[in-house]
Parts: sequence; structure tokens; C-alpha cells
Amino acid sequence: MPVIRKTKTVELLINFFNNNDKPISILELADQFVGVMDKSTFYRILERLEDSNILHSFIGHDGVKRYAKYKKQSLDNNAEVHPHFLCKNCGVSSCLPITIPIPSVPNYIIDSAEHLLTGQCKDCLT
Amino acid sequence: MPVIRKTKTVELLINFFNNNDKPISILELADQFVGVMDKSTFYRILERLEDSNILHSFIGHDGVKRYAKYKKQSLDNNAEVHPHFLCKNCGVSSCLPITIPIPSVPNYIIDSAEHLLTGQCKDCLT
DNA sequence: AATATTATTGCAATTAAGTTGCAATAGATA
DNA sequence: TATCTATTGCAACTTAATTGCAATAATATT
Repeated sequence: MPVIRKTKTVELLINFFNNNDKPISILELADQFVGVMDKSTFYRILERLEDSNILHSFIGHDGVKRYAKYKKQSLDNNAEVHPHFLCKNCGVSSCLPITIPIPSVPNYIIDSAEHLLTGQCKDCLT
Repeated sequence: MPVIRKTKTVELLINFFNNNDKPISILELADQFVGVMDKSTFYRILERLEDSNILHSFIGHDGVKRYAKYKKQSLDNNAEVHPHFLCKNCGVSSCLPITIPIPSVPNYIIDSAEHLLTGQCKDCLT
């Protein structure tokens, strides 16, 4: 619903997420664009992009929000989602290439599910 | 491994969690014990209780950590966990009475899983 | 194309959640 | 009881995120 204007900064960020599929935190992102835009602008743009289903986000065990490109999960319905992963060793996170069905629970209306796994990522498996 | 001394404040908190099964944030908790102990003491005690498997915690979509009593999941192994729920309407959270298997992912070592669902809780279903 | 409208931005200040250093205190242990 | 060391209170600090407001820049209107 929200109107998104194609500003320079918005284009920069959309571009970035098109070329990087790993979830990234806003402060990490700001490191890659030093002097380009204000911190609050990151927060506001990413929020809008998420509202528009261009990005999705999750909050890690470290309490930090990370964003990545939004990908439609299944063709039919949205009753399943992919889990996110946060490596305890290197701190890198990723969208895992599997899907998990959203469980149904008696007496509850469930409308979103976030699955966060931790452990060691493939790069840290020596 | 950590030694936990039975101080007055520790007993108060253990007692509280034995009588309240809903996950609660530290600041909510502090509201219930005004003047009893310092904010940092809450953080430190709850961390110790979690390390000792007396409590468990998760971080909600609001970025806030919530604690509840730890309950062993299954008798055999710990390959499944219960999801947590956060009501978008009233903000109350709960440990859901179902279990979700921890998925295995090729090339990753998974050692913890946190499943967070949002929607409407039973009390908010008119 | 010029003008009007309003979304977006930068900046600085503020909030919220959690953490830390250190001296004082109080459980546990001998 | 004396000793050891985990725990606490306090104040200061950090990190992530939010907000108000005036200035700016996309977009829509004429």
C-alpha cells in the first residue's frame, strides 16, 4: 500500500539486495555505504521495502534485525516458510533452502512464522 | 556448570516462574518487583537460570527477550522443541503445547531451533 | 514545462534493552 | 568462626532503533 518513490538511496539498496542474498543487519549495511545516507534513512527505507514485500526480515538470537530479499515461498499458498540460520561461529546468517510448514494450533490464529536455527554454517565446518 | 547460590532474589524469581508459565520480559518482570532488586540483577539472575536449564528464553519479533520455565521436551532426545507465540493484539506470549522437529539441513550443523509464531491468541478470539 | 503536492531525507536528540566495572555484601565451605 | 568467592547495587555505558522537524526531491497536476 505505501507508495515507494524511486530515490537514489532506494535504488542503491534494492540493487544491493538483488546482488546479495545473505541477510544483513542495518549496521553492517551502513558500513558498506559510509557517508552515503543517514542511519535513520536505512531504517526507514528497509521498513518500507519490507512493507512492500521486496525484503523480509527476522530478528536473530542476538536481538539484531537482519534483512534479505523477499522470495515467494510456494506457488499455491503461503502456508510454509523457509527457516533462517545464524552461525554461532562466524556470525553469518542465511536463508535456508528448505521449507517448513506453518503449524496450526487449536484456539490460535497463526499468521506468521519465523524459524531461527543456530549452529555451524558450511564455511565453518572444517 | 555455573554455581547458583540460593539468594533471596534468586528464590523469589524461581518461585515466580514456578507459578507463572507465560514467558515474560525482564522489564515486565521488574514491574512486578519494584524496589526489590536492581535491573542488572534481573539480567544476571535470569542468565544464570537459563544456563542452568531452569529457564529458557527467546527473542520476540519486537526484539525483546522473554523467559519462561524450562521444560524438557521429549524423553528420548532433544530433537524437537515447542514453538513460542506472540499475540499481535494483546502482546501476550506463550509456550505452545505442540512440538516441532528440528530440521536437518545438508552441510549445516544445527544445534538450536527457535520457532516463533504470531497471530491472535485464544483470549483475543472474540 | 512549470507548479503544486507530499514522500523522503538529514540531522540531532531520544528511547529501550541490555551490559559492564567495581566496591560492598552475603552464601557457601573449611 | 573465619575464609573464600559468587552475588548484588549502583552508576555509567553501549547498541539498536525511533522520532520531530525543517529542508529536499519525486511525483502528480495544470
